Amino acid sequence: MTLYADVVLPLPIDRPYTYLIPAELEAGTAVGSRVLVPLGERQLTGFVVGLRKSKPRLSVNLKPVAEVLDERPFLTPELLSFTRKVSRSSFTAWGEILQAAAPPSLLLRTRVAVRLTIKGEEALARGTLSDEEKHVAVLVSSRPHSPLFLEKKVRVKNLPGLLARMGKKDLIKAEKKLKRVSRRAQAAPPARPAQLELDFSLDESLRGAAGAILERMAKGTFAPFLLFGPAVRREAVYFHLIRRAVAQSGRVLHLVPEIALTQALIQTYKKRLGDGLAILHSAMTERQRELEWHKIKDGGAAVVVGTRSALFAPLPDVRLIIVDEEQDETYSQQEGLPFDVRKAARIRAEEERAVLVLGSAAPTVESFHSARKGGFLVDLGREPVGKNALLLDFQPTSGLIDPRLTKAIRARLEKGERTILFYNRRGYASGLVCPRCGRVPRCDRCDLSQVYHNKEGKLVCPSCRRAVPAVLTCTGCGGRMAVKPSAGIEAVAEELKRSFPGRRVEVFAAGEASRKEKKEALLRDFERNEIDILVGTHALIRQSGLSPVPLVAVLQPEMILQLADFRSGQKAFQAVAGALRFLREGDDSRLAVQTSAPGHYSIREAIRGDYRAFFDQEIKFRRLLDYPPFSCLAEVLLSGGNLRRLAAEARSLADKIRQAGKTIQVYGPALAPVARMKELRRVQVTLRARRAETIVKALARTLPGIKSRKAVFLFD
DNA sequence: AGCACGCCGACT
DNA sequence: GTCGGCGTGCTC
Repeated sequence: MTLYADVVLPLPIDRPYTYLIPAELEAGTAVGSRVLVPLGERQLTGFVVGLRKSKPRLSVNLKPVAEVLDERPFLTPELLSFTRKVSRSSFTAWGEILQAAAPPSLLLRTRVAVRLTIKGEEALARGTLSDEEKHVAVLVSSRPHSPLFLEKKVRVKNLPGLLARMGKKDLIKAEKKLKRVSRRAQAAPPARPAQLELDFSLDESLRGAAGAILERMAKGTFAPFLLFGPAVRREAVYFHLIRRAVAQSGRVLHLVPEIALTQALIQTYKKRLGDGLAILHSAMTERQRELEWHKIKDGGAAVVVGTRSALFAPLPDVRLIIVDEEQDETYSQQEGLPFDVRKAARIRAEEERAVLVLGSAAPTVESFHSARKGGFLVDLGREPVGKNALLLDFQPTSGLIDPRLTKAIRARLEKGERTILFYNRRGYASGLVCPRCGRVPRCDRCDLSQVYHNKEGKLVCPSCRRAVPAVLTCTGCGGRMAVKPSAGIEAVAEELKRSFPGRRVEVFAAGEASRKEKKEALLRDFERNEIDILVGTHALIRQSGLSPVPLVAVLQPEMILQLADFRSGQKAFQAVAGALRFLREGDDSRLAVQTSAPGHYSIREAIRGDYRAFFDQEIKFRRLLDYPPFSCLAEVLLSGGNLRRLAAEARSLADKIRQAGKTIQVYGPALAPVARMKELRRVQVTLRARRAETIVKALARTLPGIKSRKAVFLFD
């Protein structure tokens, strides 16, 4: 009897395709295996999600599986079920989620290489080709190239069309080659995590906090926790929990927002766990990722530390999942796959019957609320910080820096001490403006007003970060462009240089000019005491490895409150609270906050270091305006090249949901806050309902009809 | 996602 | 008339 396999492919097609399994492959095919299958003209790697004995009712002829790539299933039933649920909840095709779960080198697919034919060579020599054809012919004359490579080199509107035409004329030939990866080494010695004698001591109060979590871990059922407290205490608890988990030969998944911020923790883990530690993050090479992946799958890792995608690590016997710094934005949104790591981690923990621990000193309002309500908040207490704060009520008019702050910096400099300042606006000024016609230069790809960088004479797009030379003559009326008075970080730095001549002031900002080496040089110089004052944007907050200084200043954090985002209060709080990490311990240390909104609770409580007080205010505001966690908000983001089509689709989506009834409020469609990103137009529809489930159901019904790229961000 | 097909305006 | 742009639909 013939056997059939339901195969999910790593494409935005959210249903399995059925292939017949040749008799000789039958024994080796299992649910969870990778298979090489034909799809149209190409071959690619899919995942077997089901086996069946009967043919599905289909008019098409089924194609056979070309090859089974695994001897034992690549994905466990738990991982299959987990990824399917993540796919459902994030409205992303299952295959795309599965793709994220596998090292790229283990997903084979045919690659096309374009080669010049004899006829093409002759035509090139005779010069009978059109300019475009010639360009392609020249490029592939030395050796074959992929269409992707040609796309970058040849500036034609429709390259695939051009290639097809050239193919028809026999000028070029497209060859398909299967990119092979060396077959995996046979039966690696069943690695065992070393018998670990972890010695993590814990003081009495933390022991109590850890006790509740340990109790649930012992039960072997799912339980969530929110570990609320400073990083040092959280880590002490993590170590303690890990020791227990490992002692019971369980394994631990520890997610962090960014691997660079975690070096100290990784070193500690390495010391204690040695080979039993595996690391996964996107900056690793394919080969490194593959090696770590195999080690994890073979049971050689007791603990996996990694970023977002590490959540899909094929770790067996997961007993504990930690999501540290749970408030971090990299968890909720990202260019790649739009899924919420906290929610996905919960799903995996449920699936594996593991304990989930979210950790933060300043959690999201939603997490704190639900933890308190659900009785799974574990409070580790807080470090007293407020007493050393300096609040400067300041309106930037002529200058950008309050004289009192200048004085404080001077006092430190005289003692040979350094200062770190945060100011979250890049560039020299917010931009250029023509005083005559009011024209503001905009990025021609993203349509956002560009930030002016005085030093380099460049205009930079705040979204795509593309820099173009600044034209100081108005393109509209020919008038002379003026610098808009509202200032960016470069202006702050210049004012500091004027105030402290002879001192070294440096700017640390993300993007354009600051390449990796430059950043590292900057941080190194700072460590060597060669920089007196370091001014950074939000990008610096995410940087690690700076030794704390006695004076840290945050300038105008209230700018964040202007954001059209219901979380702006929380973001402002985090901007101030995050700066504390750079403050040296000690009585003479100061956190200075210069703000024109000193009375706003986000800023006031952040200065006092009182998250609970902030939360009490913020939750009132959320309740009053019916924002999450009191309602569920969803942002549906559609993107594509054609704004008209996008708008039409967004409108039809909005209409369909409106028609479904009044339980969901529909706002929009409207242009997304970043309306253009790298040639992609972005339109969004915002939904609000009492319960998340209502929105999820409505979207599950309506979203499959939308052809554009879509991403859903759910807040509840 | 790729890729083929089929429809329209505009140039050899 | 063909070329070349673009929207539509399909892939087991």
